[in-house]
Amino acid sequence: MTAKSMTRAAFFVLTALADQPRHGYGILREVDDLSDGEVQLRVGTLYGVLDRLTADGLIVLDREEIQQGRLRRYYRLTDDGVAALDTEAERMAAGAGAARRRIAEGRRAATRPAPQGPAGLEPSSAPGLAGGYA
Amino acid sequence: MTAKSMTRAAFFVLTALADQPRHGYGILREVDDLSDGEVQLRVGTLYGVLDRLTADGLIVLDREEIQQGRLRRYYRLTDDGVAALDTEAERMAAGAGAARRRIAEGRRAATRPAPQGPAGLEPSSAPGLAGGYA
DNA sequence: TCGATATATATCGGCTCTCGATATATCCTG
DNA sequence: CAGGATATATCGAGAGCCGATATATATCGA
Repeated sequence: MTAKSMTRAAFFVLTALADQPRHGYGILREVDDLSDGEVQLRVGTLYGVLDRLTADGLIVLDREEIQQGRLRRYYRLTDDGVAALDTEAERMAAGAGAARRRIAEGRRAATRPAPQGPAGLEPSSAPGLAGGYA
Repeated sequence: MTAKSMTRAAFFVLTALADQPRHGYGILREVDDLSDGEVQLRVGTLYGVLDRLTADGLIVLDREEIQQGRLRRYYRLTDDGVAALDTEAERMAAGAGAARRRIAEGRRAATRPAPQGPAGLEPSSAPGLAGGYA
């Protein structure tokens, strides 16, 4: 939809890896933590994302450890990964800001007594109740 | 992935409608405008999104006009739509902030001389070059 | 006048992504 | 010993987005 902005899952995986290398299951827990439980990255989503990010060169396999009999496969961000995450964060902040500004604009329009003068883009044949939400 | 956060396309449609009612093609242009050309909402995406948002009660058909022989179908946000957009904007701002903070943390870790003391979560058997991006 | 471009609607097939279920295996706790 | 946490991974189903396509009118330049 956008030029080439990443998926939500990819964004949160990169965010989880931004401070230090982590393994799959650790990413799952970290995403949950850093979002105060709001974002639940699913296991079924994780490995596909990890593969895609690796293929795109945004993350790399850092190392493999065996802790208490269980394999841990650690990933870390590449420079491209950091840059991509930074860009995406900027886009999101910009989008959030735009949305909030426009909501405020909408409220002002709904409050405004009666758009009499050069009312901008409104078609002069505007029917119904001017402005205001349903 | 998240509890029930909307899609990117839905977010931008709601944002485009936040200040005033618009018709389909107008939404397309407005999304392009408000994102400085960064977000290209496609025609093939639009009508599905419009239907879904209507079904979810986040937008409603405001009115229909015939301007210069062409039908224009205007949509506007409902109160639920405004609330949903506001919530989503908050989530996005939070996500963007978290990403940026963590990138900064990662850079500090990469710069830090040598993590000697109680190094937090790092496994004590940490091999390889501590921290740092590839 | 003819063709291209802009405006304006809408659908469809294909592809990608996410989810839930499932599978396997170890360790810890009750 | 059972259940839950840790840890990996795959698969099918469903949802969503894109590109192509279709239809129709208005405008503008060649």
